[in-house]
Amino acid sequence: MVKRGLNRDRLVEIAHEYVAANGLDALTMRRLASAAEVTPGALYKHLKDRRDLQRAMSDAVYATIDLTDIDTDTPTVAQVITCCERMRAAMLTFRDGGRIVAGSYSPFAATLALSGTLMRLLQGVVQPPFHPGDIQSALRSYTTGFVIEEQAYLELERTGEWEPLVTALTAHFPRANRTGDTISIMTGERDRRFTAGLTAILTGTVRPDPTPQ
Amino acid sequence: MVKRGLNRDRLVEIAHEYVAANGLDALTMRRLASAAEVTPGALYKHLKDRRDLQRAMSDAVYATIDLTDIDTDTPTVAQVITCCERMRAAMLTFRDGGRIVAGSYSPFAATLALSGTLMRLLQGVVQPPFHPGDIQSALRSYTTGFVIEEQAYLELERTGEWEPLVTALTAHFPRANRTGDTISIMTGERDRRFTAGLTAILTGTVRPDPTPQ
DNA sequence: ACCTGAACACCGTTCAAGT
DNA sequence: ACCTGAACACCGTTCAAGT
Repeated sequence: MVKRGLNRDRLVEIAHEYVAANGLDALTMRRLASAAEVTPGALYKHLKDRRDLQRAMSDAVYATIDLTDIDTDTPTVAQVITCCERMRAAMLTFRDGGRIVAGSYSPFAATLALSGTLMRLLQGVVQPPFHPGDIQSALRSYTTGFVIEEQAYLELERTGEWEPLVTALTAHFPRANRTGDTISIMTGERDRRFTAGLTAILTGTVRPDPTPQ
Repeated sequence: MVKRGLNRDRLVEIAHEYVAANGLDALTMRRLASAAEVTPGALYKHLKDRRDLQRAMSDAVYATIDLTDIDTDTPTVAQVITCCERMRAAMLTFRDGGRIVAGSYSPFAATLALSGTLMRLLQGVVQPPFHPGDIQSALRSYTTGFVIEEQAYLELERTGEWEPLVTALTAHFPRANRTGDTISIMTGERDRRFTAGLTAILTGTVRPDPTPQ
């Protein structure tokens, strides 16, 4: 009788390791079981079903976001941007992190902490006629959408499907030149473009931070 | 020997009908085959595999977007908003439309038409220091992310999981009151909130349309 | 309380054979 | 060219039985 030490959190950890190595589509309950060196049936003592697994994986992604250094008592636009960048970073550290979060049908469970601090910051900087709730929603939707797109690109790049796809598309749509803005969206400078989007949302909707002289 | 009339497009149509009735997670190749009144093996004459099916379904979503009345020669902010609202509407008309698009790993195939007109419009209205490509990317990411979140809510509502989830969350997080901005994000006024997000992105980044006197 | 073994009703995909 | 029938190697989930 071995001390197994197997539990829900450890299972979620193993699941993320498996996805990191093989991608989300390759993850099955049976393969998770064998990765955990356990029989398939044993999983169901810790997880309700496959959906429950993905929800738990989604929560684990958000749990890596550290917000302890965010000071909600002195709200700044810079801190708002930091929150969103950490949200993106959290999803990016997990392969298929965007799809895991988006497909979990659990848009709130662990996101509440992030949503809360974001709201408190925005309440201090958003200016009329805009509402903090709308801006918070927009920032979260944008971030999720952005990461899903960039991870889609990363997956295609990984499997070598990206190049053929682009050449096929440029053949069919001559106007979409590879270096132009339409296709090159993903190829480079993803960090810069992400922050540019954040700035676009915040410009005109928030009171700018006082520039330290 | 019956004239079957079965082809790729018809198969994609049947797939969307099946998803509309049963949800994306219930769609399998075998069930698609039986809905098409055909043997499972027959599918593979029209579809490469399951991934190919989802990519084709994603293309079908974008194909419903009508942009013929958009005049790219006289670009306006109003037309930019119309494009994004049509993109959202297209995804919303298909159950799980957001997940289908997001999970297809095909962010470009049929989106190129939309991306192109959006780019041409933005080139006429975006003002420095912002770049049309960045704003286009931001608008698309935001729209995709927004629809995924609202359809996640719609699915939970459909299955009756929404109410228990909210009551469980409010018990754990007393600060997230149901009528407050954190949780009520989805419950109502989704149209208004979507447009508010678009406006947030565009305010400060584009030259406003001349107001007709 | 946690795990195994075995079973059940499914999957996706391939391929010779038919028409 | 398109479809069937049958097969292969898998799935998710349940549950009596063991420890």
